Amino acid sequence: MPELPEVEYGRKVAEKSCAKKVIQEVHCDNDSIVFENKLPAEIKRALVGRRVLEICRRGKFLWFELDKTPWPIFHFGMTGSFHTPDQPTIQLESGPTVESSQWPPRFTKIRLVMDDGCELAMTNSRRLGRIRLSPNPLEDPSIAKLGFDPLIDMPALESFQESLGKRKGNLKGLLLNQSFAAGVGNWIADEVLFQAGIAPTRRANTLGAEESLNLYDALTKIVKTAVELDADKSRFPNTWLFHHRWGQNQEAQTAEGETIEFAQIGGRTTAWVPSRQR
DNA sequence: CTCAGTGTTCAGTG
DNA sequence: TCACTGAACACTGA
Repeated sequence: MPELPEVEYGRKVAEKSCAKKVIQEVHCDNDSIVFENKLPAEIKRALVGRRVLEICRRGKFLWFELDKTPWPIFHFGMTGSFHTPDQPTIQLESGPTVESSQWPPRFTKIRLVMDDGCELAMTNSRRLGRIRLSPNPLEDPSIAKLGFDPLIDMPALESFQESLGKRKGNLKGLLLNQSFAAGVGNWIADEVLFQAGIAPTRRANTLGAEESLNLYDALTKIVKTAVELDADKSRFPNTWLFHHRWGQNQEAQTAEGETIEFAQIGGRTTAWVPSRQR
C-alpha cells in the first residue's frame, strides 16, 4: 500500500518493532527481482547482529540506519507493506488481502527477528518492490534525485509557485513525478487536484496565483491528514474523492452527487470531477 | 482467459 | 542537457 502516508505508517510500524534493538535473525526469500540478485546470505551478513538506530523515510523509500553500514533500503512497489504478528493489516482497496492470522504472512520477502522477540516482515506479492543494501541511502540514485517530500520539506509557497511556472506538462503528470513531489502517487494526485478544483490536464504554468495556492494547501492538508490517520482509509473524510473513485464505473459519484470521470492522464488512470475541476 | 493496477525505470522525442 | 511521454516490468485477484 504504497504512497507517502502508507509508507510513513510502515516507518512507524518498523520503528515500534525494531528501533534501538539488535537484529537477531534474518529470514530472506531467495527472490532475485526484489533483492536485485543479492543472495540471502549477503543480506543476512549485513543485517544480523546490527543495532537499528533509526528508521528513515523520504518519498516512498524507507531505510534503516544501523550501527554499521551498509544499510537496507526498502521500496514497496505497488503491493508491499510491513507487518508485525498482531498488527492488524490495512486492507488494500484493490489487491491482495493478507491473512492476518498467518505468520509469517503470504508473500513475505524478508523477516527480521529482534533481540526482544519482536518481528517485522515485508510482503510484496507482485514483486515490483525492492530491497537493497547501500553504504549511504541519501546518495542512492533513486533517493538522491527525489524532489521535496510534502511531509518533510514542503517548500515555501513562493518557491512552489515559482517551480510550477517552469513546468509545461500537465499537473497530473507533474504531481506523479517523484523528482518534483516525492511520495505523491496516483490517489493522492487525484485527491489534491479534486480538492484544489483544478483539472488534471491543466498545464502547470497556466495556474493563477489563487489556483496554485489552492494546490499547495490541498497537497499539504491531504498528506498531513492521511499521515495523522495512519493511512487508515476508513477514517478518511467521506468528502474525499478517495472513497468514490475505485472501480471506474460509469455511475461513480462524489459524496455531493457529482459525476466522476475516468481518463488516462499522466500515464495513469485518473479520476476527476469535470463539474468542479477547471 | 483477459485485464487493471496506490510504482519506477528507461528509451525515444522535441 | 532537460522536460516530458509511453512502454516495459511482475503477477495476483477479479
